[in-house]
Amino acid sequence: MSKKATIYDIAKELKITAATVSRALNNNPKISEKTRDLVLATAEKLNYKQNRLAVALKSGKSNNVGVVVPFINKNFFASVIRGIEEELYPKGFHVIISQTHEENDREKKIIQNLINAQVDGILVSTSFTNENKNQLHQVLKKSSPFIFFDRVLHFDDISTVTIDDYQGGFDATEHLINQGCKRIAHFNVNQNIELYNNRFKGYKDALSKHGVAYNSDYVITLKSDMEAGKEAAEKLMNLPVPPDAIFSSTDNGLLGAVKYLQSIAVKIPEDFCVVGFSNEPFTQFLEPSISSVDQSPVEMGKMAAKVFLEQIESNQDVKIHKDVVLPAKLIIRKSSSKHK
Amino acid sequence: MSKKATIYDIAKELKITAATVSRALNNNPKISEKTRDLVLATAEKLNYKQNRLAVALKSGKSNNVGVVVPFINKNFFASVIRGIEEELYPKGFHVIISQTHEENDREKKIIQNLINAQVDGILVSTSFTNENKNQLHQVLKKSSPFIFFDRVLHFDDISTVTIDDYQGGFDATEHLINQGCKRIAHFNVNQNIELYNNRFKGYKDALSKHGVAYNSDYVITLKSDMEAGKEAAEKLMNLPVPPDAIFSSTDNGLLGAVKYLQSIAVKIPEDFCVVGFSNEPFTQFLEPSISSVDQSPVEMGKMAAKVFLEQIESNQDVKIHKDVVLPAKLIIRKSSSKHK
DNA sequence: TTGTAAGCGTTATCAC
DNA sequence: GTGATAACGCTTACAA
Repeated sequence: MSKKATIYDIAKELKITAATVSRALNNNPKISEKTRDLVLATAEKLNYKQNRLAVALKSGKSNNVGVVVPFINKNFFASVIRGIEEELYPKGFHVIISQTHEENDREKKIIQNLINAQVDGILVSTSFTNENKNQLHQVLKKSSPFIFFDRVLHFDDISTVTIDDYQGGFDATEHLINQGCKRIAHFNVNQNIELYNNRFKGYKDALSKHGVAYNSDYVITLKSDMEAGKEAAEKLMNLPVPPDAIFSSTDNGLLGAVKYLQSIAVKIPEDFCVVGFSNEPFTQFLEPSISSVDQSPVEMGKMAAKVFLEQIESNQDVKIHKDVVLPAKLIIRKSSSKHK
Repeated sequence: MSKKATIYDIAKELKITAATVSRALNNNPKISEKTRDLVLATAEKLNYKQNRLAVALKSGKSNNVGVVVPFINKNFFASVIRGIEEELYPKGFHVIISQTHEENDREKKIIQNLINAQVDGILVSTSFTNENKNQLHQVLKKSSPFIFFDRVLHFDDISTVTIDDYQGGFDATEHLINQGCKRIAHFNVNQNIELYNNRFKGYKDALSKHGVAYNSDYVITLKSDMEAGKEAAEKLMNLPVPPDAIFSSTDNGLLGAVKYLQSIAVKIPEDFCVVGFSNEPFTQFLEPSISSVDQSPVEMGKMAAKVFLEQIESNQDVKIHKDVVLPAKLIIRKSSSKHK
């Protein structure tokens, strides 16, 4: 009772061999009904539990997958992880999570650690940018299946799962134009991160499609937090010709802007429309509620998990490379509803 | 290059034995400088990575800990996990997360799975209640260190980490009384869950301390969501003598109530004060911002991790049982600030 | 200081 | 249908 029971304990009890016990436990067809039942009964009696570590070592499959994100307590990442876990748990996988704190050294170390732990795959939303992506690639050579989601980098042999950031940016901007906004500003985060750049491109293309002039004074690069959003909004409103709308690549930055606009009595949406990105929970509770582009994080997690599963279920030799792009859904709320 | 290198590969390369390689890699003092350097160099050259699975099997320690929560994409749980991960990662532990969906069968199965995976410990915010706690205890007998946090059950041999829910309920209620509220309602969630019951007790004791009559019409048990909160508020406001404040055990329930009150033009905080619980991110962004009791989720996670570490670092024989109670911090915002 | 050999708990490949 | 044995990759007495 003190030590955990092994198949040897069962074998000894029944005066048979461990191999037979193993077969019985694994529903191997080459075994008699009688011994199977006997084994199962004794296993129960001894409170036997399979040691998955031993199985893992023997088989080379740990049934663990690593998930690497900047911080897990951000709604988006937490939701992606929820999706991953829900897809993988029924297949017998456990999800190991780690946080990079957006530090590249840490991210490399974490990935190396996961590889050492023999995880069967690694899903990452990376903090690396195109400028330093090669650093990361070193760690990845010949490792277990690797998949990027959301914040991705492109390598020939690595699949990615993203949402259509370009379309999201386009739709949001076009929607603002349709509301009659003439001078639409944009909050960007980092030019070197593909996803933000795609949103930015969508913004520019929507402007150009509708013949709205692009004004670089209206594009501000800022951190994704309230304080930065306030400052950025203040700067915009002090321009000779201030904008009449903002499409922000983040909800948090936009939140600061909204608070600032309200503080100087700018009426939203009557005088000024805004659309954010991420559909953070708070956007729907604010007054006015904030339009935002939804990223379907749970679905993204599930999709990333599915791509991983496909990869390991396929023949080893066939290298599956896949870039899945999920739709971005513009959620229109009061903050950008001038009419009606 | 195709297969992963093992210590045997290094040994063969250097014409020494695997044991020596192992010693060199582990900084065993009984080894010559020369061979150590040689081993390290060849390890590097062959791109050797330690197989932690093998170490785990040998040592009986997997360096994994399981964390079990209802859903990971709730801000509270995500933040607790963040704390756990940050405390444990530097010590070489990986965090495996799983979600119970608040289903008891699933929770049992998950815990059993984690035990099979030989995790070194399990940290759980349980969905079991006192009524069915024995079901769970069966699974726990003689398993690895086990720790409850937030939603806990009490067993002689299991440590717990919670916040002072009683004090939180007390402080929130007393604060409302001090604001001049005379008829304070309460939103409860489930009588059988200790933590909600403690908040409720705090509420009652604060009333009684200040000589405010307890009125059972003002206490409503409801699910923790907006819709339920709206209905509950409507019910309250239709009483012959409606309340003039609510202390809610959840922010989400309270949110619905606030929206309802605003819809019938009740002024908060002038005519009606509210205080919630959990300090969800949205509470500070609403207009008016919502007072709430903060649960320090990240600290709770760190503390749970620390209790776990203590437990495994102590001698096996000494069973440490500890019930850590962290302070609950009332955050006062506009929703309950009548004066000034 | 280094080598030998056993063992962690399984499963798979042979035999019989 | 069952038993013996080797192997997964590593650590650790015990010898030398």
